[in-house]
Amino acid sequence: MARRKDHTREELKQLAIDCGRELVITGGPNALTARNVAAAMGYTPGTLYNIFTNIEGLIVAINISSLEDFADRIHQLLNKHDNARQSIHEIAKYYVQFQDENPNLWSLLFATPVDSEDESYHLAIHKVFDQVTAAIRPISGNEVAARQDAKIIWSTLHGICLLRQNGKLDVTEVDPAEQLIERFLHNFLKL
Amino acid sequence: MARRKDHTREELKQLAIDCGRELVITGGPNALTARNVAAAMGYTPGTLYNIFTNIEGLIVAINISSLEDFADRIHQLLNKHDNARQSIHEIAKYYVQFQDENPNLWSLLFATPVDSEDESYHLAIHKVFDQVTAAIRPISGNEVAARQDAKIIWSTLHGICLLRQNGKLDVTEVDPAEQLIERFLHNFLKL
DNA sequence: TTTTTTATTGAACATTGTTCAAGGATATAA
DNA sequence: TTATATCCTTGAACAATGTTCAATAAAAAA
Repeated sequence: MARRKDHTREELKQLAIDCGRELVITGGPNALTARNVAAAMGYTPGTLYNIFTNIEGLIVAINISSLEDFADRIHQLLNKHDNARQSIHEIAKYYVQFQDENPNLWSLLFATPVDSEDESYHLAIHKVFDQVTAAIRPISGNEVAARQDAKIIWSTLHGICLLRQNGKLDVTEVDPAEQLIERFLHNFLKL
Repeated sequence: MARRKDHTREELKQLAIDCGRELVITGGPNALTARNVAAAMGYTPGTLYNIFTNIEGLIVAINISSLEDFADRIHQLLNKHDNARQSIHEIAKYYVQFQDENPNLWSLLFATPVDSEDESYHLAIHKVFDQVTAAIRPISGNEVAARQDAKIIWSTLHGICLLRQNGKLDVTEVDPAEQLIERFLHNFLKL
């Protein structure tokens, strides 16, 4: 069989992303193999390499899709009110919630090293990150400080969730992630 | 050839760790393959599986060795003075320095997901972590708060260094890791 | 010396990512 | 319609990975 043209190039890409995401959700990042994805799509491994340069390309595509969901969700949260402090807390709460609901997608996104120079990847990251920067702007005072504070908050959220995921340092019942983050924000954003 | 007994079981393990570490330093975590390590040791892949359950066992062993170096170094730092605030800053500075000097060892230690139930791994982690807890104890007030603050600081250090390593969010010339960490500590530890 | 033990080997297997010539379905031209 | 060109898709094949294990030879024990 060849030249089926069941799907356009764009449909094919979306299909790969959807199937790949599902595989990750179900079986973790390790389930994301070329053959698994191809089988789930109803195609063969070779086809994947017509769409992506390599498997990392698919990982990046799935991550971009996660980041866009993430950015949209945060955008909605921030429209509900304009209190800077509360905005930051909302973002943090949703970050933890995201890891809670989709631990495997979170792993692929934040705990799987990818060295991609893909411009659209940077863009998707900033779609989230810039909102954190904007949210904290009133507290930080100026643009430079806001950018730095956003990086710090972003890093801390990430680090705490990573500790929890690895089951390291008992970030579980003893000290729940939510509580650590609340403590961090409370102290860090102190007047 | 068989039963050479050039090395005791302990010597063999140490040899594997030393060779493995060297491979990681030179070629990054991806260079740590069973065949590479075996060749560097002057043995064959099969021998590795006499020492470790699997490759992750070797990764854990190398990481434990890194953590012990780390803990020793911090222990020396903290003996020089007993000012709590300064101690925390010193630890943070050394954390960044460690990543600076051995980015690949740092990657294996903090950016390579391992799900090991190894008790000695937990022990090695706590050898470092408990010193952070002890250092911040006078500032935090009580034991519970100190533990939480230590987790937060640890997470933030980790997160910032990860951002730098991934080249994400320009944690480089614009906002050096050192400066972000100083800003974090200054605000977080504010009276 | 003979027997037992066991550390080491190295071939073999399954599973990865990745490539690419072949071939067949579609689009285009005659 | 028929013939030709295009090119998407295939699936076999390759290299490299982790991992296993019967065979073997060296050391230890009898």
